[in-house]
Amino acid sequence: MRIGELARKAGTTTRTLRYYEARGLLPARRGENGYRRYDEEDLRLLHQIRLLQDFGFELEETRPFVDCLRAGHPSGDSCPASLDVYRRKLDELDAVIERLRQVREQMGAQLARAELEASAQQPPAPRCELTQAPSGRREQERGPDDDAVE
Amino acid sequence: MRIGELARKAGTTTRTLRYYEARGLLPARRGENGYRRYDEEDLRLLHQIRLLQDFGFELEETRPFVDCLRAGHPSGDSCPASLDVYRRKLDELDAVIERLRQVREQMGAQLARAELEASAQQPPAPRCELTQAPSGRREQERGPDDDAVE
DNA sequence: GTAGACCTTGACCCCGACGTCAACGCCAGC
DNA sequence: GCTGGCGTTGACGTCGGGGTCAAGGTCTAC
Ligand SMILES: [Zn+2]
Ligand SMILES: [Zn+2]
Ligand SMILES: [Zn+2]
Ligand SMILES: [Zn+2]
Repeated sequence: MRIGELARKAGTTTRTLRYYEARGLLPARRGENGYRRYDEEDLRLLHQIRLLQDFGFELEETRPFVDCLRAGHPSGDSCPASLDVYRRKLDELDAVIERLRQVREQMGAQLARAELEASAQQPPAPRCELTQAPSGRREQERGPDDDAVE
Repeated sequence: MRIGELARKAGTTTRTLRYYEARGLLPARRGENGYRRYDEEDLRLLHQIRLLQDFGFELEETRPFVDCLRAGHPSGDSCPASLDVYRRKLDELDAVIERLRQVREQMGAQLARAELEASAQQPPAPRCELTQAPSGRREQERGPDDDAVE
């Protein structure tokens, strides 16, 4: 099949397929007229790539899976190289999720506090002193030109 | 103080401060020689920006907080506009976290299955048929040129 | 033969938050 | 007066994953 058909079957664009080819990820054979030719295996490889992309893999990280499939192995993750990528991505993912979870927690607390202060006219609870308006000047050392404010 | 000192105090770079100024987020007064001049309030504003940036806010999303502080309000999130941003970011965050959680789950399952198949020489369990090597050809309709493979 | 649906390469554009020069001005100390 | 460390503006590069022309070649149907 040609590039447009493959793109349609895989739910992507021709530009994307040319991009993958330029990156050496999904090279295409050529017909007499110079048109790219693909077969069903390419569709399979492409499908693997898109799946991992949807998982948040970078393009380069899909390469072991594609190579594995191209080697004729039963599935893209049959090779240790693919499993290594899995494990690395899982660690990354855990780290990111944990980080976001903590951020979410902090932000939720900030919002709750701010809403409370907004409803009642209470004085702001103590937080990082630098994100508040100045009340009593008790800042760190200052440069020699700080009082030269226009 | 001058740009370098502010950058050092805030743990960022002069390039970043010029960028913020170009975006209208942290404009600077100028001395006679054309040098940018900052005071302690700028440090506070900058601190608010960096804090939110660390939370994953885009630069534009920090603007309500900065405006709020600049208006003399007790904290950057004293204004409803800031609270709206909080709420929007929380929703985004929840969505992202949930998505990542699901991806993590799927990937973990894939890894477990692949490891199992690697240890024992079992046939691959059924998954999306397109990410596996072909066994019995039973694909969908094909274009008129699929058999013309070189 | 000609429209128009496909294909080709090449080139530039996009996003965000800066990094990295280049070429120059200002100011301190010696 | 000269070096070195600051500052200035401007312009271009980065990263990933493509989008969007533009100018032309190919093939099929009418
Ligand atoms: Zn393999
Ligand atoms: Zn702080
Ligand atoms: Zn306010
Ligand atoms: Zn599938």
